[in-house]
Amino acid sequence: MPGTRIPKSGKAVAKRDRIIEKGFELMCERGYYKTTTPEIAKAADVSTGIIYQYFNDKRGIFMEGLKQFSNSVLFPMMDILDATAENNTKIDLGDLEKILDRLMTLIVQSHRMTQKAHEELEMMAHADEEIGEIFKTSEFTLTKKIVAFLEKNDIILENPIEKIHIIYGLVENYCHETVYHHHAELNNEVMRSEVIKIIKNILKESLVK
Amino acid sequence: MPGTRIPKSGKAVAKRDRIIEKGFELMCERGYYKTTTPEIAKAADVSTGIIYQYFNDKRGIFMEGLKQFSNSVLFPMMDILDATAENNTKIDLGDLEKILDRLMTLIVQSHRMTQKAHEELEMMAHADEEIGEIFKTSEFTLTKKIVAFLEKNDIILENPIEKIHIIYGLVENYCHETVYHHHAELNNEVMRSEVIKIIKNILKESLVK
Amino acid sequence: MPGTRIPKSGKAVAKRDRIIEKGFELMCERGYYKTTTPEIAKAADVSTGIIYQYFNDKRGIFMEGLKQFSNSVLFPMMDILDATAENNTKIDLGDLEKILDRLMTLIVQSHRMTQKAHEELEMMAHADEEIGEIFKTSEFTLTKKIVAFLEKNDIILENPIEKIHIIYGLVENYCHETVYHHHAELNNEVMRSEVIKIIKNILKESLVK
Amino acid sequence: MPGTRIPKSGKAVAKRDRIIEKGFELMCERGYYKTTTPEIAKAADVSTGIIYQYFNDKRGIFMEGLKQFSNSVLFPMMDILDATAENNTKIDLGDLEKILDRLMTLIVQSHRMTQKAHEELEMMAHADEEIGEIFKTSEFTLTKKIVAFLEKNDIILENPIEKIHIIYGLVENYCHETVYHHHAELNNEVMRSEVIKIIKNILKESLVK
DNA sequence: TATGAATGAGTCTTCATTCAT
DNA sequence: AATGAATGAAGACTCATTCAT
Repeated sequence: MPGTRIPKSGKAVAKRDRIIEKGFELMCERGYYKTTTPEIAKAADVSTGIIYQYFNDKRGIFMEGLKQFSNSVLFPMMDILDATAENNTKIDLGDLEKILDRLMTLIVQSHRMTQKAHEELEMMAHADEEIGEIFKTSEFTLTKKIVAFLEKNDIILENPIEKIHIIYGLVENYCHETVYHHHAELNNEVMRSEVIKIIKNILKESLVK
Repeated sequence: MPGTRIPKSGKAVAKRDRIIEKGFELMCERGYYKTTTPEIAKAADVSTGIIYQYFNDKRGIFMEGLKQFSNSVLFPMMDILDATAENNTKIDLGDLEKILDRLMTLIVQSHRMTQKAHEELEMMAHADEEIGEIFKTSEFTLTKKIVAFLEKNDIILENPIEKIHIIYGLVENYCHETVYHHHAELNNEVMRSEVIKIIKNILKESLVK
Repeated sequence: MPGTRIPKSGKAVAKRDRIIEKGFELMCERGYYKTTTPEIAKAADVSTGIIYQYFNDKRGIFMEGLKQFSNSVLFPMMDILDATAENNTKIDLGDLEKILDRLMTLIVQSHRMTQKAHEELEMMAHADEEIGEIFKTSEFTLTKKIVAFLEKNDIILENPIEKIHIIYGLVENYCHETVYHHHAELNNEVMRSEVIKIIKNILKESLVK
Repeated sequence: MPGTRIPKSGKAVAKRDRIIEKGFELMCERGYYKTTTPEIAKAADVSTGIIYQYFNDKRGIFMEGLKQFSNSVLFPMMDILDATAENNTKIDLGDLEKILDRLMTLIVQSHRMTQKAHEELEMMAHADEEIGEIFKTSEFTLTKKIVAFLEKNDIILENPIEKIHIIYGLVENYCHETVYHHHAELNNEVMRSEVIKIIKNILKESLVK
């Protein structure tokens, strides 16, 4: 990126991070188009000009926020899978339920943490091809990891890619509901246990005996 | 709404409809913020000025488009349920699968028809509270209808609201994938049969004998 | 040019012309970079926005001004040559002097009329390739016209292109001096007669007997 | 000038000179307004801040560059005149041609050396009064020197100031053409000999016998 | 002295909305 | 009712200049 500068000195890094954090936060909260550059500058307690030393344009702030966010969601999930995989003993369905539970808690947490980010991200993923690409890649990476993890534990799925994608969607929907409370009539605890039950059923029937 | 006018005379109605149709189309295709009012006027073959006699503002066009779209999706689905309910004979699981299949075909059709509409709609649903409300209401109406339908056929679900919501999400995700082909590695036929299988499982285990 | 509109209705034409006139004037007077878009709008008594319906950008205003200016200089000169050429009688050196005199008066007039335009134009011609191109083309067209004119009158020059170019420069320099009075110590009348004398000498020695 | 400092210590002088050299170079190449202060700093391998210890503002760099450039052109020309004047023997027309030739070679060289400088200088001379003044003064000084030189050699011109000015313009135009090759259709050798011929004619006819 | 990160006023440009015709 | 030219507030971005270190 011409003209931009990724600083090394602590202060500058902190400033750049503050711009990303506050900028991404604002954009997610009130929407990309309703967030102005001066607003971001103000929120990050910097001048308008400095933003353009760290980023090519407004979109650059969003992209960087997205990447960091993406990692903050993806990496912990992978960590759980990795940590479990290190034990050489195979997991059984009971273990699976625990892992599922931890994963869902984690994802919900990440949704909750980043507030409205997820919805704005989906919005941008639609309007902006490059952003959409990040999501797809991100999901694909995780999916493959999960499939590998299951296989390592003798949970061989028929149509694994499709099933994981469906499970992915189930969890994602559950998270949205949990975090944004869109539908007052839904009971979250019930939702969660139902989702886990469904996932278990999906996995169970394909289990190699 | 002050200043707006919902015309009765045929010509004016046609003009208003054209604005909604073309405007909504454009907004869904290239995004709300990337669609300008003059562009909409041009696409609808009217003058810029006239738009503001039919709508309060740009947002108004989108809202109206959304409502019409919402109905175009909701009503046919309800029709299927209603049509089936008119037969006094109870349905069995086999019937259910057929109904499910018809519903999914319908929803996929509606997604396909409206191209990029769905993604843009979700985007707006996030940025705009009123729009989000429409979706929630819409889903709730349908959910209650489905629950009633199932009960009438002695399919008594435990946690029906939550389950329908989950099913709703499953179908929605399937549609997105089908229409936008986001993930090349997914096989659509497999997706569809897996989703139907999962839904059947969800319903089956709660079936009153 | 996408997005711009060349109006036909009298008022709009007048407005567009006013933008060109006042904009070009300001740019020539105080320099391209020191003239802001709002200033141009104010001077032309229009809003900022309307400028961008008639022109792609600030540069567009200048370009259009340049073209009009260029023509206002070029065409009258060609007219003189054409008018003279219509007489079937060949001109002699005495006639030539008269024509020269009229041409110079004309060029000086055009310089005087457009005030500081010429200097700003040269400045832009340096900074902007496209503008430079206009000047070169313009000069070349005229040069060829002049050569043809002279030949038709049996004034066959050795190295005609170079000589006309030199003459061109002589006249141009004289104009600058006349209009801007850069050097107080120079007597304009003297300058004029000297320049004409030199030009006559250049032409005379090549005259076919 | 308040705040500026003209250093004596070698290092600082070198730094200041580098700023002038590189800054002036850049400004002439790509234009005054398209050259930024940080760019100049980078080219001169100094920090942005230090520039404002040596110069009041961006314009100051240009002014200083201009002065140095002006001298680098003016002085060598004067040297030629002086060197010739030292010989007590009068020059004749043949000598004059040689001197003319050397002068033109020199001027062309200086133009070539400084690349696009001349055009940018003319541009600035228009936009900036003070700069224009430098040129006028510079030309006047040289003109008087030339007149004196000619008189000393019994070449008494009628209207000497005007004639020299005209000659000045002839040479200047020739240089531009030579250095920038604006018009492909012009032959440089022809141009040069024609210009010299014209100048000789101008001088010859006024020659005191 | 020297640095280069930081400032923020100022620029061009867009576009929802209005209004004279 | 209809037009589309006109408005002008607001936004993204630049860059000469300053100042903490």
